[in-house]
Amino acid sequence: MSQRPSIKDIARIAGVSPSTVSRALAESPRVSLATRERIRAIADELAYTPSQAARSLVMGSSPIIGVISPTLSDPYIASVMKGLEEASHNAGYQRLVASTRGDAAREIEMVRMLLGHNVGGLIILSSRAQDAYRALLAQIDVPIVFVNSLHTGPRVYNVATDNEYGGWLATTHLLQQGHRCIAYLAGPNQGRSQTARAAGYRRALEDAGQSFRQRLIIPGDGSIRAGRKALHWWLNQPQAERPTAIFCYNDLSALGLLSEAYQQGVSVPDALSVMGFDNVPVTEISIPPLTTVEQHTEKLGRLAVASLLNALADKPVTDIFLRGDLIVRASVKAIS
Amino acid sequence: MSQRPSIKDIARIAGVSPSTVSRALAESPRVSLATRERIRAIADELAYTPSQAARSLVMGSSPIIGVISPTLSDPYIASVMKGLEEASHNAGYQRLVASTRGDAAREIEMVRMLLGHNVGGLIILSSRAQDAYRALLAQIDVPIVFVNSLHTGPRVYNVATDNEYGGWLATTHLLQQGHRCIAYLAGPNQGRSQTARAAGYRRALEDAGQSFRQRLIIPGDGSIRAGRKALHWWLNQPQAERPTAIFCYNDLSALGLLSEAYQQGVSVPDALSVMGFDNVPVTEISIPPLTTVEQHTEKLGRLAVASLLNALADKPVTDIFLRGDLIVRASVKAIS
DNA sequence: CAAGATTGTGCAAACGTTTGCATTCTTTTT
DNA sequence: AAAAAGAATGCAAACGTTTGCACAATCTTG
Repeated sequence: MSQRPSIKDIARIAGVSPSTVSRALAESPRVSLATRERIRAIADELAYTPSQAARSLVMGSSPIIGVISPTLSDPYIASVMKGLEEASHNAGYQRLVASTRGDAAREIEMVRMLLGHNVGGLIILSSRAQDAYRALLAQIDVPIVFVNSLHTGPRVYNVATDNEYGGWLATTHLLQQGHRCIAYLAGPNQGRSQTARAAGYRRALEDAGQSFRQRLIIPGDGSIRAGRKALHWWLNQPQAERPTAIFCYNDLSALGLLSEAYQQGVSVPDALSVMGFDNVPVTEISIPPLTTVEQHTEKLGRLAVASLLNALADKPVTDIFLRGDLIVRASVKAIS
Repeated sequence: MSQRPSIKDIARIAGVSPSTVSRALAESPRVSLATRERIRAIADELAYTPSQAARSLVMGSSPIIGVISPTLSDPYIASVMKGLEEASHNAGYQRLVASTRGDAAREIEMVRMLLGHNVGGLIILSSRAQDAYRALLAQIDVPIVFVNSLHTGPRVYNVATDNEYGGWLATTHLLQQGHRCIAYLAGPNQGRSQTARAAGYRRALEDAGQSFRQRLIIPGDGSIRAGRKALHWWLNQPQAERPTAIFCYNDLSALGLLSEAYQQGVSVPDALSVMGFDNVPVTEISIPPLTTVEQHTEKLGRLAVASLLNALADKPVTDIFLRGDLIVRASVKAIS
């Protein structure tokens, strides 16, 4: 009733040694089929669950993947998590999830803590960590997969959206729709994805023969509030210089922009076109439905797990870059 | 470089026994201040992290809270998770999170698996589990906190939104705004919160002297799609019998309804008033902004952890019921 | 100054597994 | 029929901690 049954209890009942039980439950061919089945029956009977602590202690690692993320409430993160959970569950792995609130120091602390739990590997989402941190990574002997962060090192792998391409794709779409004055609402400062999307935006402009204008970069941090503020930035631009379109770092800030536009009586897409990035689930219900770049977030999560498992199995692992797709909805209007 | 340092390594360097190291790091007054500091210095030097596996093995439990949730992508869940993470991190606990996809069998499987990890306690969100399951609960000797599920048993505690009250509050608001024909868009069938919100809806109607009409219950499951369908249900009602307001089980389906209404040219709130439940972050940016009942989700998460910790510390724990607040925005219109 | 109390430290067992090696028993081979 | 090989199982060590108990050294106390 109270104490969980151990391998010894099963051994006693079956009249064999603990080692035999261990081997039987591991389906080792070294133990006869008959005893194997008998032991399995007893184990089921007792509702035996192996002590992961003991197993982890002797094996030196546990069937747990450590996951580190800057936040848990962002829908983009939630979607990646969903992919992580699906793939890791199928592989018999659990996940220990830690949030850093964007604090690099805490990120290091979390890595330590997770290693203390003998995690088999680490998956780190949108790392904000600095160089000091790279030294630590070199010390770690479990494989690490970075999602949308781009790090290098021994046993360090990457799964990422090709953000530069995505930024280019979004901007190019706006150009093709006839927009000539396109602003970019930036994301969090140190983020790699932010830098890459901005670079894609710039390249698209230059491909089209336009020069990059710093004036058209609106500071932001990917939050709803940043989107709201961006609309006011737009309203404050002299009429003649107002961009006809804004490409937002992510959907969340694009949605904030949309909402504020509605409240301020600015019609989207008639007065202003808005482009997002991510294609999080809620974009489908925004008004107007948001044109955006699909980032295959769930897939990103599944692939991160797959890469980690391959690394654990000593299979070759290569960095993966996923290109997003344009999702055309109704927040961008063609102009002449 | 490769192998993590153990307590023995520290002992060797410090020239003391492993037991002393263990006690020193635990700040035991049984070891002199001098050695304590010396040992701590060496531990820092080596970047020592204790093996949770070993600790968990000998102590019989680990500083991990097992969390079970039907899904990870729902914003309501994400918000509860945020509260969980915050509170548990502050208390030095990690979280092992498992998702069930609403499958009761899998819920049991997950409980087993988490117990295998020696979790100190369990927090179970929106459990869909049945009676067969209650037998299992009685067997478990770690404390369990159910969030929005209502179970009873030894060492079983509840933290929940008072959904009946919330349903009553929402419906009463609609009645006060002059609505006389109010439909209810239901949530997932077996859910307790669904049942309770529906009961509150009914009580409010009866308080106002109206009779409950089964005809006005729209089947649903809390998804965006269910919201969309609900609008078509509404469109298909004979003009004279069309409800003037719909109270939705949750914000997600309310948002779906809003989106479909926009696409079908139905003006909210002019032609139809819509009420949500949860007050998830995105409701603030819906168009029109959604009137809803705030469910204090993050707080729910924090309180769940607090209850669990109290139970672990053998402090008295009582079930907690949180009443939501009405958030009046613009999706409900007064009619005469 | 002897006896007792106090302080600081070490020994060794225990937690529940896995696994290399040894052992026993049965079968095959020569 | 003896020797070798194979099959099934057991023994015991190891993983890295915590902790009750024993021990030694120092300090009080009468």
